[in-house]
Amino acid sequence: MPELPEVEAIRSAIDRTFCGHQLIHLKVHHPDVWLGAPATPTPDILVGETLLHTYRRGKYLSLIFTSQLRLIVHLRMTGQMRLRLPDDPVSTHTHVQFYFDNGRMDFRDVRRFGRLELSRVEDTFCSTESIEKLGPEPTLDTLTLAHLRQEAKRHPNLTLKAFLLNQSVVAGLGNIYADEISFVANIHPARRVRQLKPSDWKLLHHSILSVIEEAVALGGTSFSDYIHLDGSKGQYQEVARVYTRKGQPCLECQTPLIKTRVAGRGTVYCPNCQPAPRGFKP
DNA sequence: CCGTTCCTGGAT
DNA sequence: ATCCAGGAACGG
Repeated sequence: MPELPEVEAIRSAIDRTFCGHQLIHLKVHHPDVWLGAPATPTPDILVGETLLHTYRRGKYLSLIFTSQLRLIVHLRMTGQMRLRLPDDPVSTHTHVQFYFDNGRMDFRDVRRFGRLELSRVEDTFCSTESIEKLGPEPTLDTLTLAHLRQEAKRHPNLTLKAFLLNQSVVAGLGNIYADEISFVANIHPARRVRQLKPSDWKLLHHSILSVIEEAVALGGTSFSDYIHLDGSKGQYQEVARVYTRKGQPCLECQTPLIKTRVAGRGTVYCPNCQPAPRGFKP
């Protein structure tokens, strides 16, 4: 599941590989992955343009081309961008192929939840509207403790898990990092936001920043589908505290970790380090 | 607020 | 054969 650290790794690799290079050909195998059609420009108008900049906001990736063209990518669950040699065979579930003057990049997505959107940078479309609703990036400069507490007042009845997954509260967190952050903050994911104390918020704020910083530094998490542009793996899974560690000993207290459902998501936690709220049944 | 929907592959 | 994985839009 590409979350902020994984999308940042992809953005960085695309930036290093293709910025300053011209798109010479485009193959669309599955047009349904394009959002906003038919009003948006047809993908073919990208041909001949040069990639100028890359940006990431939350889990959205923006590629800015010449002629004021902007390609927005959301990988959702199983979306991948893969670097290929020009003559490499087309792997299964490849939906769009970008042929640059120095190599080929394929967008593939087994479950086809991922979406691409082409627009002029001055225009507003589906993805740009979604991006405008995003909360701050989880970095020291942009995410303040005061913002978290203000958002908590707006959503007092949410569980911590739902709060962290809400992209308008903080941008870019998904199921893996929501669990990791909750564990580092020693807070049960099913605790209601309104019940958290000032000390909890301080720890939560710090945990969000430190877990995301660590995950970005490690190139994200490669548990199942996510891999880098060049096919290599991220490394966060090697230090993950709870995610995919159901039944294994807690790294702090050796208590076996428990898997349950919170906010409709698979959720792993330590029953000792993260005491469950009253009435919670695993 | 929660549940459903979109999809496919892997687990059971 | 059926269920489950979960990001985000959508409906009740």
